[in-house]
Amino acid sequence: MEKGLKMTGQRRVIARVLSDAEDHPDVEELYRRASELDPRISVATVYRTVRLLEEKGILERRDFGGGRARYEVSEHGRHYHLIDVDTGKVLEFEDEEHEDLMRRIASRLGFELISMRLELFGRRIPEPEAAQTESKRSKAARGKGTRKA
Amino acid sequence: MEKGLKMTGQRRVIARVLSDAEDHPDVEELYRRASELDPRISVATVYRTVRLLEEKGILERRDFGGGRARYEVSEHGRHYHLIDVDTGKVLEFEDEEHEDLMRRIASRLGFELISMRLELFGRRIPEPEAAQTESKRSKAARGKGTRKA
DNA sequence: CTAATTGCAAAAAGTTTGCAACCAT
DNA sequence: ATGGTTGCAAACTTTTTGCAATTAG
Repeated sequence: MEKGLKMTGQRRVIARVLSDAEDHPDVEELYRRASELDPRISVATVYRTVRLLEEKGILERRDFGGGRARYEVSEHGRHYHLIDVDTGKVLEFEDEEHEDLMRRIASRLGFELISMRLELFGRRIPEPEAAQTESKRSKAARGKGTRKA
Repeated sequence: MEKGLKMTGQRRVIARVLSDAEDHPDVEELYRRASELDPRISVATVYRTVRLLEEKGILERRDFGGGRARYEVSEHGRHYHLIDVDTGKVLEFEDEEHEDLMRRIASRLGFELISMRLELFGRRIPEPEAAQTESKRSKAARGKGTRKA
């Protein structure tokens, strides 16, 4: 099937690091993790492997800002990302309804939906604290005047 | 008023290029267009201006793949992009329903939606050219598997 | 065996920055 | 006048690549 691809030790290691990853590491981070498992891997190989896997549709490149590309195992837009603008943390979520809507929209425009990318940027809404006496919510609440919940 | 910002000739030119742009130019392209209006502008200034405007929320940086950052006047996620995977062309569209859905999803996760980014990747579906003759429509519509770019 | 793959280091590509000259305010 | 701004080139950062050595199939 595939051309003449070889399953080398390096690729095995990188593949493992990737499938073990619960986050969205950039190349530098992949390199670091891979190096732990096998110190003789070079960055160039990580770059080459990552590019190869992306071309094959196995990996998806993400851009959450910050200059470097980040990667995750491809699920063909089956889940999305919500980035907390204050902490920079990335939260994943899915939504069947959304996927259908996208397919309809693409179709309406005359396209077959192949993949998609959705990123929401939001700010945590301070929960109506039913907790203990918390008289100082100044820090969390400090922001612009308007907010809707 | 803004801090101590100056409205220089260069900024005026770059601002004009940006608001005139119907597409999503990268810095190199912005530089080229700006240079036409005023040849003494340098790339560094374009980079600096673009960064400034992004920080001020006036511009939004996009990543459609291809290494360079692309820019467009900010509309706070009021429109989205459909990238034709075969031609690389970017098509814009809006969808009220979608915006509401996103707000609901963010809210469900405990976040106030601030901005979002949505990109669809799709392949053009050859339209069964139905001018007035209804007769040849059936035949053309059957070929669901017939797809070519 | 031999084409694919790797490491290394050099090079490319994209973006940022130090500094002296410059120019809106 | 004077502090923000610019151009230029050097510096950085991230990613790619040429080439000889290495290795999976």
